[in-house]
Amino acid sequence: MPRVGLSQAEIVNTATEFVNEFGLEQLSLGKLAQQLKVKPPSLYNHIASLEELKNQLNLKALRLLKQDLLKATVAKTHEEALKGFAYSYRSFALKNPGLFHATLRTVEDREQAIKQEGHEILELILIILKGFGLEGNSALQATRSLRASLAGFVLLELNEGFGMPLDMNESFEKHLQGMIISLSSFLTEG
Amino acid sequence: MPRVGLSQAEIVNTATEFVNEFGLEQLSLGKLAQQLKVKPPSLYNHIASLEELKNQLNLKALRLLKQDLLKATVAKTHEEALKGFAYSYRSFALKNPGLFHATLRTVEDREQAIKQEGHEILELILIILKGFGLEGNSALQATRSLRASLAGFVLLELNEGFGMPLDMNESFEKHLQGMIISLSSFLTEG
DNA sequence: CCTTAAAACTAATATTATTAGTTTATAAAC
DNA sequence: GTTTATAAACTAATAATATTAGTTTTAAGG
Repeated sequence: MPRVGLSQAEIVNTATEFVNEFGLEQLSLGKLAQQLKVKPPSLYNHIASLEELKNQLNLKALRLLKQDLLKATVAKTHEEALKGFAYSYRSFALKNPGLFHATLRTVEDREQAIKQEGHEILELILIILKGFGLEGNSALQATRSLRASLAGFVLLELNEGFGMPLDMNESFEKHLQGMIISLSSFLTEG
Repeated sequence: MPRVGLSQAEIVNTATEFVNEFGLEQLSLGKLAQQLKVKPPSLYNHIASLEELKNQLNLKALRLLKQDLLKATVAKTHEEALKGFAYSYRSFALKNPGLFHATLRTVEDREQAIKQEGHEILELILIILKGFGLEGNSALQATRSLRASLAGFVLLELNEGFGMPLDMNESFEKHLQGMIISLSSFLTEG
């Protein structure tokens, strides 16, 4: 019966393009409505708020990222899988800076779908770490460490926070080598 | 000759308290003016813009952080100095979440003072790494890796991005162990 | 064809940063 | 002690922000 114009998916898609081009913090409903050739209040027929839209971006980002990570790790030895994971993670962030930024947002307890995706990525890491002999508590600790190292590197790279004239690819490769070696320290429980 | 009321320092101090309590993204000139019992436009007699105020917070944060780091690393062996650096870094971030957040802002080329502070912290790391036998390009690469690992961990901790019921202190200790071990991989040039 | 429900709209409110222009207080000069 | 210059604080205004309420439009189902 109703008018068929916009859809939530279309809004999220346009928002995705926007944040990847101009940055998450530049996103506003006014600019978004302009791109969609619609007045700002019309967006509220499809999304609850700007915050909710950002949560949608978070969710979309995690789903896409998970797909990439799965492709990059399937049918590989543990070390190659870990490398594939890391390269894929960084590559996703560099190609989708706005979406990546959205994945780092603090999320409320009720956002179950987002937590679910995050949990599945965590489990992917745990499977890889099993190949390194890491299980249980040690594996969880190692996961935290890996996540921190990866996210930190990519975040600083995106924010141009390094500021030194060093090749980023080489830096990442060495960082990854260090991450792999560091895993040995998680093997000894205690 | 003029009225002597506010000062830039006072504004920055109040902003510091505010962001540490409510978060950097909650900072607005309206709320700040309210706390200072002043109308928002009055702030422009002392600061150029909200952006500039955030840069001031960035600068203040780096100066305080540098002080902490120096105290935590002076007169120690290289490994103890690195540990001191790491613990001090994390401790600063946990005690001053808003200020720490401000240090991660992307900064323009003209903000020389901020770059200067960042550079001095970098040099502190390089001195520590010399004790590990790291110099030149290897040391710079290792610095990037350390910065990424540290900032990533603290950022995820502040954002409650880990989400697992694991003791954060233990996680950080193991993460740090891993960081130290990973340094060996930066020793071999190539 | 007509009803209905949702989508898009207009109008409005409140908060944001910021600029222009005016008033005021006070420290220095006389 | 009075005057005066000056910077600080003010009021008023603009433009952008998110959001809500209420109205109009439109397209699909009966």
